[in-house]
Amino acid sequence: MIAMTMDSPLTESPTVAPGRGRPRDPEADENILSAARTLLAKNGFEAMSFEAIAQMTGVTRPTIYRRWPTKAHLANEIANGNGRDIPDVVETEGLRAQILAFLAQLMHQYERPEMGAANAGLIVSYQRNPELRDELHTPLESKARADLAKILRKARSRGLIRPAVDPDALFDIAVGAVVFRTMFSSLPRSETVVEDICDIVLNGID
Amino acid sequence: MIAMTMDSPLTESPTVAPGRGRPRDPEADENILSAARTLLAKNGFEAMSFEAIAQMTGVTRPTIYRRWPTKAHLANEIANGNGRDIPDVVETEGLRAQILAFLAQLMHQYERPEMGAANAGLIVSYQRNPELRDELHTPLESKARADLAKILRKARSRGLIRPAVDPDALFDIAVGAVVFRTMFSSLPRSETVVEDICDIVLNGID
Amino acid sequence: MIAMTMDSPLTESPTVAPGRGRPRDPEADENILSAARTLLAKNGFEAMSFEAIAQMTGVTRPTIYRRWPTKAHLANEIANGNGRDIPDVVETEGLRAQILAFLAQLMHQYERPEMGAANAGLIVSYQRNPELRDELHTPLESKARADLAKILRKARSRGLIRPAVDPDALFDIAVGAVVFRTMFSSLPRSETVVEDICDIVLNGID
Amino acid sequence: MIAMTMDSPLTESPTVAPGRGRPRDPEADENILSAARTLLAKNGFEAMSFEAIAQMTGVTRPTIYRRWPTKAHLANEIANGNGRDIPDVVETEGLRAQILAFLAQLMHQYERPEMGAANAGLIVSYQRNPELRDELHTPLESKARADLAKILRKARSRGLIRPAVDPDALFDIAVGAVVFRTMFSSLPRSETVVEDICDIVLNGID
DNA sequence: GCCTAATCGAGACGGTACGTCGAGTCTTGTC
DNA sequence: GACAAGACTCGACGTACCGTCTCGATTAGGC
Repeated sequence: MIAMTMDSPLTESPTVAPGRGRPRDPEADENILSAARTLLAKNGFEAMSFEAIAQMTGVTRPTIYRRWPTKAHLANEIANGNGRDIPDVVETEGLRAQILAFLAQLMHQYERPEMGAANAGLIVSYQRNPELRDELHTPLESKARADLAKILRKARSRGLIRPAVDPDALFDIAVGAVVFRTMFSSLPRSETVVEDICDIVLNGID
Repeated sequence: MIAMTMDSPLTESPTVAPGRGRPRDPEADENILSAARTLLAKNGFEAMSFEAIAQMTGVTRPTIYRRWPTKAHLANEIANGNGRDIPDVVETEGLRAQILAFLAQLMHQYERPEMGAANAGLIVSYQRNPELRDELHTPLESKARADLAKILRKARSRGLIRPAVDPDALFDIAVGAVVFRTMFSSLPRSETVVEDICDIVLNGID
Repeated sequence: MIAMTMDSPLTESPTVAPGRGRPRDPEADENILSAARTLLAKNGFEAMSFEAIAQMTGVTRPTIYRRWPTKAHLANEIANGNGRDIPDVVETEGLRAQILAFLAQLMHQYERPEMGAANAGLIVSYQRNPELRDELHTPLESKARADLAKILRKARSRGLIRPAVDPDALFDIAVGAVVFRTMFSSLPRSETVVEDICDIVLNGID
Repeated sequence: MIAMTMDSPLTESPTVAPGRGRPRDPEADENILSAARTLLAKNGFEAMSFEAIAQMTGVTRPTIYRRWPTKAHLANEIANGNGRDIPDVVETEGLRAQILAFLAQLMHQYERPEMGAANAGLIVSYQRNPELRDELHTPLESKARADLAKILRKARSRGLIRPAVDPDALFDIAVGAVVFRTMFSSLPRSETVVEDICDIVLNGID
């Protein structure tokens, strides 16, 4: 989640040593992911059962388990598997434009209903199985926080932001606002959310 | 969730017409809630099965269903059933103190592990069953947003805050930051989170 | 079941000492029996749940239990509670006419679908709860067998039947044939069943 | 039920297409049937719950449902699943010997307590679910009645029995007597029941 | 005209079982 | 090896009855 710059090579989702036996059907991967996305978007994490995916795709359950050992792994693939197509925030000109771009990119990601569904399910899964958090979530979050901290250091050195600003707090605010609005809130996404949030983040309320 | 002032009398959770019929065992209510809280806190929403609660309390499953027709209803009771013990933000002196109090109160609520577990489960449940959101969540959120808007109007009229500040955006930021940090993030709650967030909210980063 | 002459006074189904408290609603008795008969006839013993009866009659379950402590008792009431309206076989003239009347009367009773339903349920109940058999069934069967034995003794003394005929075997044959045909068999009741059976009973197949 | 000659190959109870998929555990079949028989014999149809069978065998309920979709199907397997070990009545010499053998074979089957329990439960199930009767019972009964009719035709052509004898009535009498005596009656099976019944069937009472 | 007692409705309670679904895993035979 | 097929255990789901209970409100005697 919350991937920012995303220039890491990203392991091909269900990595396999290309060894001896019959090779995996590459179509299956995409079919499974597609079905999972559909189910997530339609009725959320609980509806994305391996059983349902299997029936939708004509694939059997073991075929799915061979690729993703857990619903959480599959959900994680959908939530954080791609990345890439995101504009590199760092290159954007101007502080406000950077923040806006960052928020917009986040909002763009989290607006997809399967994103919220996958992430809500992931949180539940992490509670049940804390080591999953360490495996799937923590590295991504750490990297994203570090990326933001780096950007902020640079901005601070240029005098663009107040030195007191805590990078983690900013991260919580920015990501939290978007995540909360898209996943939790009943309020529809207004046209100006991103700008409104950006305004407060930049100028405060005072 | 996100209850702010909380001066309504709050219906006794599983409301029943009194008089007719054998009265419900009031101990059962508390035992069930207590077991549910324990399970939520320990292993999250999935672990809070009616089955497990029944075994822990010695109560049978139908007895639980009689009170809460759904895991979501029970989780909602735990997340939002109480309220009350929360200081009325409006009375606090000074803008910064008000914001701080608001955030601290939120943080206090969401720090309880059963709170995050319940809310994550609720989000998943809402995805599966959208009408649950309307029943359980939307009214509370509307009220909380309205409460905040009222406070902001007053503050604005006193010139304490910039007129441009969007109440909903502020709500997303404040609640989102806390919710994100407690439910989603792997980062532990630092001593100064609340202050750090408050600082940005008040002064912006610029 | 299998009641033959039926001149015993038959206890009023749910006998109560007419003592102090509020008297039982006499309408309830009939409503319950009527509902039970309907359910039995329609979907058999399993469908005759106290719950369903209660809903049909507007009576509560405890009200039924006050009168019949068990489904078996209620079913027994329906199967064997009335009696009476049956012509006394003994008075009929001629051996063949007597046998015919006996079989016809049995057939008449067992043709009612609630009869078969009640009796099938009773058998199952007796298996679960053998003492119920002693309480509800055995006395009636003993009396019926004794009645038949008496008739046979008389007939034998008049030289109407062969001395070797075993009364119990005759009972098994006559009652069994009717019970089997009505309760167990898929074959519809033909016009001449009773005559056909009677013919074999009288003359044998040889 | 009431199977007579039984020379059909008898499908392996829970027929499955062989080959594909993990094969069923053949031990499970036998364990389930054995447990079911025990429960039936001990406390009748109601005691033969899938739950109890599951606990006795260590198998889970779905495993039983996979084989027998209904208590009725399982009971039917126990009542009518085997067959075979029954002497072919047709080959027996002499009319009386044939009838005796037929009755004795029936009595032998129905004496097993699980037989009565299964059949009583089946009757109740058929009432609840009439199409079950068509599926499980009617074919067997039709065949048995046809078999008997054939035997009678042959015997009649040899002048062994009176032409007037109705095959269905004889079937009702013979099977009914045995079924009634074993399932319904409180009278214990006497040494001579079969002979006594046979005597009446052959010679009548007159 | 109270007292006592049984009934009534309502509805909860501990049980037991139902039939189903999903999670992961395992076992075949085929590709 | 992967794959389709389909079994397996385990755990939970939500529902239905069972027979019993606790209430408050009737509705009768008996004193």
